[in-house]
Amino acid sequence: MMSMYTKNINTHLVEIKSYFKVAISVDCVIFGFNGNELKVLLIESDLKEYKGKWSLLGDIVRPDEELDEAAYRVLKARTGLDDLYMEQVQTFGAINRHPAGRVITVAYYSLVNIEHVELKKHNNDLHWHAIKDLQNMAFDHKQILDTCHERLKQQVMVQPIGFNLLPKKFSLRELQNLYEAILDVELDRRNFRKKFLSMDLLMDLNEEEEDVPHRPAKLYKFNFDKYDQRKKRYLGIGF
Amino acid sequence: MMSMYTKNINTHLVEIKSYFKVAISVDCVIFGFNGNELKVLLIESDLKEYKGKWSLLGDIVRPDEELDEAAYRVLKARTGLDDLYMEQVQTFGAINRHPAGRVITVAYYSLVNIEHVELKKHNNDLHWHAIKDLQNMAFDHKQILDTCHERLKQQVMVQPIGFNLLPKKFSLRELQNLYEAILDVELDRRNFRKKFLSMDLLMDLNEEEEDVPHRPAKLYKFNFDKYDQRKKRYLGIGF
DNA sequence: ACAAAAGTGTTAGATTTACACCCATGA
DNA sequence: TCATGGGTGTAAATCTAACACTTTTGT
Repeated sequence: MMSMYTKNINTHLVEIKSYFKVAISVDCVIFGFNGNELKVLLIESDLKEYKGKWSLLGDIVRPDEELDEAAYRVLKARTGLDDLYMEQVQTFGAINRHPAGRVITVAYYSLVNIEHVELKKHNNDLHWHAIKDLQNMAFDHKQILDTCHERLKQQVMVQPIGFNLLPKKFSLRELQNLYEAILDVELDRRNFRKKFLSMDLLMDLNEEEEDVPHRPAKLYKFNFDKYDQRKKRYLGIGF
Repeated sequence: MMSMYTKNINTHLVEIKSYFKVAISVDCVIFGFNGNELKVLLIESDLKEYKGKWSLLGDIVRPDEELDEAAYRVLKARTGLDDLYMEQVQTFGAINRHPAGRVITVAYYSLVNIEHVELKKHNNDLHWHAIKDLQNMAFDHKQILDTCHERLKQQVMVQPIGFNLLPKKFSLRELQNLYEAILDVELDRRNFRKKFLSMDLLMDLNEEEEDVPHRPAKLYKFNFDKYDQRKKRYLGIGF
């Protein structure tokens, strides 16, 4: 008699008998930044169980579709945008997390330039929500959102991904506002500027803000090429 | 007419029509440490497609089972151990990753004290493998292993989880060997000791190694209580 | 001239790195 | 007495953190 322990998906099993009614979905936490606050793109659920509550954007993964593909499909359908920064974060599979049955969902977050997202007519139930003061979302979506936000906090300290949330040209103040919004801390302006300028990865565009009621700030863009060419990746904080 | 974009799993769908033949599994990267090398517990696959190749330990998730539960079940079945450090890492769902059909797998890593694992008779196809010089595993398991190892590297810098791989009582040399094995770097002995001793989280047990052919080292244990009570969790490297 | 945000340097403290010798034990 | 690894301190360099005034622009 064969032990149950050796009969599993990676060894003796040839025909999968254990299929059961389960669906796989992806859910996207789409972050945006309006210059001040970190936002997330949400839709109002109209499942009767969650009527009127806010829900992440997600969909079932199709039989012939990779997980990442499904996430990109959702993102593209909702924002019209391609070529976005996206990262798989975690999978949520609590037995009763979806009222329609067992739905296991793979959570992604993505970072978009909020100005590039046109909320189309058929998407008029989509809204950008400040991540602060969000409670009471549909399903386990608050938990998913929190987990993704936590991951974003970690990543932004260690990789130059925040720039995906900014316009191509940005001021140091905008950059600092972004970090403060993501990390939910206040940072010292002089130290922040010193830090970023000393990385030598911001290109001074010799342009300035316009139409501001005060001294205009210089505009920069991030030098991704230079970053990619650097061989050493140091441990610890800082890129 | 309703747009396709609004008809999805989180909103209008009430009955899930998109069920298709898919199975969910968990795969566990079980790390152990023998005092010198980082090891992983593997089994020889005997699926005909992967005959003789090394495979992670995994199984199908049952219909009434949480993901974490499934991972703990696999771990317990294979190691006899409960109450282990375990962390979900990533989900792998490439369309053809499993020859028996669409199997989406949630990868976990766990850290066990290698001395506590008794490889039982019915488990005599289980082996501890050095993570170096491992190639050519079954399925996408090399990729899963690498991803989990990468995550372990990150976590061990920032949280006191490495101690799960050591005996309760350990010397500073063992601790350093562990870090060197996980991170695959050489560390300066004096600086390493200074760093850990200055954290003030190692309890000096006033005991020494025995039966060593040289000056015996002092033994310590990690003070988890003290760690838990500390309120501040600093950013950056170091707990 | 005023309001509002941009821009700029220095200092003290903490952390990191590099580095060499004596000590305790068993064989 | 020898071989082996255990144990220890200091100095230089780097990084972090705290902190205030002048500049530029629009109104």
